[in-house]
Amino acid sequence: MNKFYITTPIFYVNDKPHIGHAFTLVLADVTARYHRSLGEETFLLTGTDEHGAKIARAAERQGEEPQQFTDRVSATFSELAKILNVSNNEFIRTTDQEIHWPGVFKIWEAIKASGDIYESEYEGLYCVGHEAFMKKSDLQDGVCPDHQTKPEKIKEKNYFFKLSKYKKRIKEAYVSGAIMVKPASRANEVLAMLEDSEDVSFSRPRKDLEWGIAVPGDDAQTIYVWADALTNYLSAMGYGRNEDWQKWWPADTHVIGKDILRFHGIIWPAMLLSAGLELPKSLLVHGFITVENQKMSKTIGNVIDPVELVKKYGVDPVRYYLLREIPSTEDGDFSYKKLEDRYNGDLANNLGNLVSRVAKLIETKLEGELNFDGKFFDKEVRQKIEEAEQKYRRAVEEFRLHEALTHIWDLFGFANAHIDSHKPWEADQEGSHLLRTITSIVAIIVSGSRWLEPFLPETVEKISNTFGNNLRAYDVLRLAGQKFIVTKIEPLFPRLK
RNA sequence: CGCGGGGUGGAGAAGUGGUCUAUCUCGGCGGGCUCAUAACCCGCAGAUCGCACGUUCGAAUCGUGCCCCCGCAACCA
Repeated sequence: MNKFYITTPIFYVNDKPHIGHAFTLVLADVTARYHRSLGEETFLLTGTDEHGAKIARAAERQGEEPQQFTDRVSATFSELAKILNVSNNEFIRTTDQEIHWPGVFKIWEAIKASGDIYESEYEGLYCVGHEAFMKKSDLQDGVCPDHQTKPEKIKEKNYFFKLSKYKKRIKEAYVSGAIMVKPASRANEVLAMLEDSEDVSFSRPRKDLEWGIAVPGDDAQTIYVWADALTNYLSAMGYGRNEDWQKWWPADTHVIGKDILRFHGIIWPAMLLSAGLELPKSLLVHGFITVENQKMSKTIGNVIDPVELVKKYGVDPVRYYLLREIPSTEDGDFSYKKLEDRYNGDLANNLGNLVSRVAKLIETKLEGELNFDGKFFDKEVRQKIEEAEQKYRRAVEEFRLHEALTHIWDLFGFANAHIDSHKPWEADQEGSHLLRTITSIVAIIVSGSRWLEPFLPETVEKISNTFGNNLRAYDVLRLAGQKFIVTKIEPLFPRLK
């Protein structure tokens, strides 16, 4: 059996999750569920990134210890995954000393053994008010705009990672397709970034970065984010603790946002090469969500809480919106109006109503029982289904999930039109005509359900219940002899006023 | 010359060399149906595909220039 290992980024716990985190989770979840539906042994990993000076400061503001703070915020992320019906197999936390830290130590040692860690001086402009280094571009007339003070030039010892040594091999990995990037335009971006990437700082003095993992053999230094956070993809699978990771590594897919492409596209592969590990097979890069076409920001006060959304509309409507309205690899926009339009238009009117009308027809015209007989299965309909399935699969495999949904909905639209033109409710027509129409429509619903399961698992469950069968399991070509005991239920998606 | 994305009927999007006399959804108008969640189906109106020049037998689609919007550049997916 093929294995399929897919990850989300680990989320930074400086604040509770917003709709962007929900988007990432759902994209990865659909991909994972799709691969499970193909019969692959699939592992979906998500988790939280919990170290750093920023976390320590956030905890302090709340009057909490860092660990207490990260425990609390991390829980809101694992809760979010649960609420969104995300099928993650594990939830990794970088503060987990038993699960995660051994992997961090191991990769550090491996990189060091390759001779790729060296000491150097880091020189920067340090703002006392920020307790952090500032970039020149952040300053106005050489002065920190927030504190109106001139930052000091400070030199400090850091360990550096010899990233530059691997640039050539990384480039080859992209050119040869050993690492596939979707969409392709992002691969070009990585190559461009690669050109001017340099060695990166791999540690910080303890005094600047207390909340983190100490460098092995040098307590005065803390491991910087790269070796700490990126390593989660290995540590979660056992790296540093046991040999289980060899079964799963290399990762088949890292789902990431466009902001962290540089880390996953360059730094991470360099680390892996240095440690003598295989490179991930693909990166799926998604865009960002704006709210009413504005950047989401606390200052504007337009941050959308996905938990509230699910409470108000239900899981699947929220999943549907994120997957259908936001192009998987582009930026997209959120608004309540659009969400409600999608809900009423696509979910209630198109799909929900289709299921209702068919269920009722079977109840009243066929006494609630449909014996699926292949000879009543309309050829034209069969062809439509096959075409739709091809388009659907291609779209999912190209990580164009929004497009995959349009193909499913095209088929539902076709089904609604087919019912209208064949008028199965007319009492005076022959039984075979009625059977032919209904059989064909049920075939569409069965196929659509099967394809929809990775996207809207709860809805498919409900449709299955209506049809008295586990529709997910059926290939439409193997329906002959199946019996459907149909009971009309409450509307799948009650219309919103 | 920092990097990237984008500008397509009233709104939102798809389409990235010929199949585009440009597609879909919402909205508007008209009609049909009654199995269904006032749902469903059909039809109509509405777009010089940001602007200019160019390449080509042929451009929304490629090139150049310009205008405008948005993001990244700061450990926010």
